[in-house]
Amino acid sequence: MLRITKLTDYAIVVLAHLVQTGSPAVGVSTARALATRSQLPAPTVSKILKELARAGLVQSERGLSGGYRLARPATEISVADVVSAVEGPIAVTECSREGDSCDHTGHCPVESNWLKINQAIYGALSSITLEEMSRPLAPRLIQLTSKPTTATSALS
Amino acid sequence: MLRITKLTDYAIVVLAHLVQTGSPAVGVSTARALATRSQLPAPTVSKILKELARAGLVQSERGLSGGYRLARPATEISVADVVSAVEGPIAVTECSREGDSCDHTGHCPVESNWLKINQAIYGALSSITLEEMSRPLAPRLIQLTSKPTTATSALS
DNA sequence: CTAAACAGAACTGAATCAGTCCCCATTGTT
DNA sequence: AACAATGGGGACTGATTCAGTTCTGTTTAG
Repeated sequence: MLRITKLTDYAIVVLAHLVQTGSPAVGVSTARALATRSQLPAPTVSKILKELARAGLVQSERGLSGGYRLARPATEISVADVVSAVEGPIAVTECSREGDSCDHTGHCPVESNWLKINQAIYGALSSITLEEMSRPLAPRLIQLTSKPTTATSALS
Repeated sequence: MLRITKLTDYAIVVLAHLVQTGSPAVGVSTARALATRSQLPAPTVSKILKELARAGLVQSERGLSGGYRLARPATEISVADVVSAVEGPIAVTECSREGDSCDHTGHCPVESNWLKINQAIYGALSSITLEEMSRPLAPRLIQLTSKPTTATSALS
């Protein structure tokens, strides 16, 4: 289905809640509080926050009265960042990775083209910030269309 | 990893070979021939072609001297079409589907925003045709990265 | 009638996902 | 100094999905 994992989904939700609570970088929110607010199981939220912290998207305070805060303003965190943090580098196929080599290297007709797709998707995910995701309603509801016919004309 | 399945990957490869063999809509290629050319296991290629046929991307001739041909010109088949055919509708999250409803409908802060992401990705995949994928080398190596194709305009 | 091809479904081992649990380190409070 | 609440880092497990094979039809040229 070309889908992201639930964990990534949750990560976005949790981060969105984090945006709404502690605005810039002052107070921290505990994992438990975020779990309650987002109505997700506490251990899972905890796990996600750990991964986000390791990836540098959130900062953590340990000890009593500890918690998490965003490491950067919400406008500077993209969905691509979150996906990468939770799922690893964005690579639509095996071939899309840097040091790859499948058995077909050399005679595979699509070899170099997956990169294009990968970049297109990465670009799409990079263009959407956490701040946008946190807005309760999309400003105007997109008319992205289904227009596969954009590029590619002079050929047959 | 936000990745497509191997089957989809194979589907693109097989279709690319199909583009290169029978040009417009004349001769058919057998599943076995395509498997040989693409160096993929024959039963798997067969399975993929069946699914592509069911989705209407290729046409099949049955009986002896049967085979497959593209149902449309390669310029009119997008990568999004192939992904949809093999993996089902493109839905990055459960929430991205039409008649959805997760437990959080109503108080989920990102509820309406996944749609935006989904459309951005769909747009990216729709903008790349099978014809492009079949070209041995990408003409100019893309600077697609900062240009997410379609969606996402009015933002921060 | 037969051989070669597609059609459709069922089946299975392997991999990944989702979620939990446990034990350790840190730190404010008592 | 002891305690309790918090994050940190794994390990573990059931469920799901993937990838690939196999089997049994159906069609059709020779």
